[in-house]
Amino acid sequence: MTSVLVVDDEPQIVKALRINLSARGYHVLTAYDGKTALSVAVEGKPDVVVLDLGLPDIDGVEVIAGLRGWSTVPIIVLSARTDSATKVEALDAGADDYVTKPFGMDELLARLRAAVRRKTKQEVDEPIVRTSTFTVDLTVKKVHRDDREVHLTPTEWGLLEILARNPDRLVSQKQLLSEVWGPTSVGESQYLRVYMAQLRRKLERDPAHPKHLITEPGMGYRFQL
Amino acid sequence: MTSVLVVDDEPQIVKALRINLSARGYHVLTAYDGKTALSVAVEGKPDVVVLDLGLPDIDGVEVIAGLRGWSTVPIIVLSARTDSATKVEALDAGADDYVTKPFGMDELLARLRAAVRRKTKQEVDEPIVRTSTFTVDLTVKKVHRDDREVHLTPTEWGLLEILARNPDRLVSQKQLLSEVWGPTSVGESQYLRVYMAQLRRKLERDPAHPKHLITEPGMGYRFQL
DNA sequence: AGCGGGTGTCAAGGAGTCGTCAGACGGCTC
DNA sequence: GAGCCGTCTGACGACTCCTTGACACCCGCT
Repeated sequence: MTSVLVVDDEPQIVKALRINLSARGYHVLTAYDGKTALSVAVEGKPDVVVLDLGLPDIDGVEVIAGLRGWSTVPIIVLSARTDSATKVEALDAGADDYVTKPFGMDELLARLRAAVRRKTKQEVDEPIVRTSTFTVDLTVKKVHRDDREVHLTPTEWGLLEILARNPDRLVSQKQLLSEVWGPTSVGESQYLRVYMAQLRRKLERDPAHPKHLITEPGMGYRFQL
Repeated sequence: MTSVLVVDDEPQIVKALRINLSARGYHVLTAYDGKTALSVAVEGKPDVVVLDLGLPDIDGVEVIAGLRGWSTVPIIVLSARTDSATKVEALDAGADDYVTKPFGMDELLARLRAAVRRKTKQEVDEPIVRTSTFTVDLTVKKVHRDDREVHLTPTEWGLLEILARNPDRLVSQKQLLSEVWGPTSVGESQYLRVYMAQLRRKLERDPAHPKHLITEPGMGYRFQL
């Protein structure tokens, strides 16, 4: 049974979601503020979180960061704000999807299913990522190039792991910095340049013209298979 | 069965729409003023609303706001072609499309189908938008044209993403500028012209006669599938 | 025909980002 | 303490991208 944690300070929204989700066979946990949400998440281990950004105590983005500190549970953000700045902030912090209020219940349910589907699919996925020149084994944390093991430092590995877990996907600088160096270091894009260069020197055939560790100027980096 | 709410104070237009829509299998609800429209919408839960802006009691824009307060139902605005400022206002308030009077029944029906299609598609969560010449993958942030990857700059991508997330829908200049360049740049329509031109050069077969990135003079732009 | 608003196009500059190197700093082992 | 390793920092050239201005165009209006 899939369990959903609903976090919102508006009782009528929580109530509406509880009714609709229960009717469809979900187990529903609730919280009305950020602190409660975090502790309920720890205890209840929900399979997916529906989070309103406008909470009475802590900023929603910090709740996302708090969850992402130890969990990869899918997070769907609810918000009345339509401006893209808030949206990007939430997604960069690690949210999976974004729904603006007012929302249709059908739409939310569809996104919920999609989020859970993505998650389970990701977990079943092969934990070994291969390119033409090197392979990344995510379970034993080892990288091979031409059948020879390549030694990576912890930071190098942290960076490569995130990219390898999102093959073909564009990963934003903010997300990389936040997940490897912590949320306080978003902005230190120099780190990224240095460590991407090191990874390329160790893994790419022609580090000056990378084929797999691709820069998308102004946006982020991409692990090209 | 798809139900349509028609809101107009001119009886002959309501009648004409009722006949044409019924004949095509739509269930038709009607209202002759704004207040009635809002209450009928609450009770009838229409799948799409056709709304004349010139109503006897409340301003059409406020009707849109009233609907948007609790519903994401697609709204197609009807309007006499003189008051273009009002039309932009309507789009910014959350309307999905507009049709100028006098209108061809075929055109209205096409817009209606497009609006409904857009809505259901959104719920199914299809993150890849396809046209006859290029595809936009919203999850991995990639664009392909003729099986070749096309590189976009951050601004180009930002613009295309908003349009692609609202296929078939007319998006106002104000909304585009506000979401890509920030709320302070809502007057810099020159940006839009420059970047739309770049997108067309990269994506359209004949950039001088675009088939998918359409300009609606005075209003905004539309991503035509 | 002339005018003006909105639009499409192009090119040039300047701002900002990226890759790279080299060195400083701190923790660890021997 | 010496040597090693990993991380951080500053500086530089090279490059990309954004902005801006100029001008032609289309179309409705006077």
